[in-house]
Amino acid sequence: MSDAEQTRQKILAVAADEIHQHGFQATSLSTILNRCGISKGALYYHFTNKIELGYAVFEESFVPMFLDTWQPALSQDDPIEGLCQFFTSMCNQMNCSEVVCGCPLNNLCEEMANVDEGFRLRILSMQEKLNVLIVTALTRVKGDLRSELKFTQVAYFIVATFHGSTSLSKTARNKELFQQVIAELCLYIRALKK
Amino acid sequence: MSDAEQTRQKILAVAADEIHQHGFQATSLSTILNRCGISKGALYYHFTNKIELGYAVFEESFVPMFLDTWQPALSQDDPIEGLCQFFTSMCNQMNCSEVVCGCPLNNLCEEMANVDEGFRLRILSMQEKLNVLIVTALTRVKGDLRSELKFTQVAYFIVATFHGSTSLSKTARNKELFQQVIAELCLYIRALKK
DNA sequence: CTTGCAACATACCGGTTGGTCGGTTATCAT
DNA sequence: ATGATAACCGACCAACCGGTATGTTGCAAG
Repeated sequence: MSDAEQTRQKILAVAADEIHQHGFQATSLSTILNRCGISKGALYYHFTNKIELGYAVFEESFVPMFLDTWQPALSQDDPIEGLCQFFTSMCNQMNCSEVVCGCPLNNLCEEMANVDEGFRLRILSMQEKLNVLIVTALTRVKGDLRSELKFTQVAYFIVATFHGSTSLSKTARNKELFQQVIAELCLYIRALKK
Repeated sequence: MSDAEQTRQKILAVAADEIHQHGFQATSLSTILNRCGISKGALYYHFTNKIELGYAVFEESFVPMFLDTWQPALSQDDPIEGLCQFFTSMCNQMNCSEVVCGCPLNNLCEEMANVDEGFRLRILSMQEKLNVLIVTALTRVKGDLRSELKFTQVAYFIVATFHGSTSLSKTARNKELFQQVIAELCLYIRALKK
């Protein structure tokens, strides 16, 4: 990797962390510069402005990370158990800062969806992609599932509950609430089977 | 109501609207002043600083509004049906701006829980209050409900899903997603009965 | 050897932010 | 009439923001 590409990646990594911690609008460019040990000229050489940096973080950092965490769970032979294990292991692995900072996708959705159209469309695309992923997995084993289910609706329900649980646990500053909601969510998911 | 109290209330109302629309941090005092037609001196006569104004908005505007919307649904003879009707009617009444702006409590939770301790504790208190409300309602009709349910867990699950649905619908900018998640939530709630 | 460009650094800019402070006005008790 | 106080005005401030313009450096091609 060239030196230039290396600094670009470092900017992206630091920016992703700052955005995850403080949100996009509250993220200061000067903070990013300090943490990277670079100058403002370097940043504006690689990115045209703050919002384009935000888009890059979303597409090159958040989206891949998001897909990489959901994909394996849904690709298992039994996606129902895959999802439940995914949620449960997330509960266990989660450290304090992750509890407090929440899901990057949900955070940006809350903060930026009605502020910037570029962000909104990117988030929308990601949400739809995730929904398709879940629906596909459910369809694959639809023989095992209750017949009256609307898969799209179920998929959005699961994502909504997951995001809501991260929101709740932000206030409590511990996993307890998150674990409770996830436990109930697993009950719901397993009850999708006949 | 005295003149002074009137301006105080006007500040609170405008601030509540601005915070609901743009979040606390992105809310500008000068915007509030312009909309109220008052000077900065007036605002700082009634509130010591921005964050205290935020606390006042939360306690005097958001909390009562929140309780007034959930309370009636849970006080009905059948809280299960009360909740479902509450959610469904909320779907129907919701206008576009409400879809886009989301739930004030959830918004502040997402934005301020890990930024300011004062906000965090107030939000936490509100969440616990709402949880108690739901648990109490469920306990009142526990004879009609499945015996293995953990009421606290169920209550947090319902709130989490509700908040998650408002988050999802922000991106879509329409009610459709919200309605789907709420429809599935009602199915879940009704399935709490024996 | 030098020309040119990629890859930065640095000083600076206009605008906005939350917050302060001295002054003004209206009301009311004495 | 006068002093006090509540209620408010508006000029001002330092800090910070995102963004720009100009300058510098190192390397690579000709």
